[in-house]
Amino acid sequence: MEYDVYIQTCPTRLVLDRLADKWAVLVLGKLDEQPVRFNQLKREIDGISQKVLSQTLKKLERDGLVSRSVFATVPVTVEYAITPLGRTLTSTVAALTRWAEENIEAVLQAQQKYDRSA
Amino acid sequence: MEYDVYIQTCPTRLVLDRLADKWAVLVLGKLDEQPVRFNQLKREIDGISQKVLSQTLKKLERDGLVSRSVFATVPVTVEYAITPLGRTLTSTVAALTRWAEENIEAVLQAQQKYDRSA
DNA sequence: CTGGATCCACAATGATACTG
DNA sequence: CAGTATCATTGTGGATCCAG
Repeated sequence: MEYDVYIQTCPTRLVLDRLADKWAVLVLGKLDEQPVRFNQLKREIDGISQKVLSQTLKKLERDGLVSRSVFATVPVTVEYAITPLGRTLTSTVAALTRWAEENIEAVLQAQQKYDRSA
Repeated sequence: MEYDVYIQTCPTRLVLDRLADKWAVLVLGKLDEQPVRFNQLKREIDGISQKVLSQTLKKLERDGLVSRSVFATVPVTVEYAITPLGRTLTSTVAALTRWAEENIEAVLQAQQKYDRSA
């Protein structure tokens, strides 16, 4: 293995930067279920702004993790889907969100304990 | 499952925010190998500033993922280690860094293709 | 060695308005 | 519907100096 994320100049750092992004994780999670249109995505990911969603999708598309398909309907329909490359990543990303949901109680308890002792 | 990361106000979002952090991922990865002292950690995680490392460790400690042990040596020695709770997360985090290292080529190719067509 | 405190520059984000 | 453009604001990180 010649790449090492622990070296600053290593290109894998760029990839990790991309993955270690709250919104990217959520977008990939949604697209893993099925292809979704822009505004539907915006509705389903509570709290994301249209600007940030747009930026996130563009980055993911550039990295080859997400595909963008335009349909010439009126008005135009744009559908985002996960690519085969992106698919190889979704199980890991899903594990992250699942961990958050399963261990939130323990984390909240730890925080309370920490805050009381401080 | 009553928690849902796709809802903005859900506490799991806070956890995801913490995990979806480049530095937190790298710190957890290092601590998974063995307990490490502050400056050693700083040396091994290329590019992290002392301030950010300090902040990251404090957050991880507050969340109960990392423990901090002080030894009354001269000068003082502080050792950070992963907790049992943190241990349940490291396999997922490791998968993330591993994916980055294994798929960097594909991502870089996708980026070049994207940039040429744009 | 292990940080805390400060100052500062830049990036990220929200809000709003507008276009095809 | 699916975005882009702009601005105002905040946050975040880096650099530096200092202290227990």
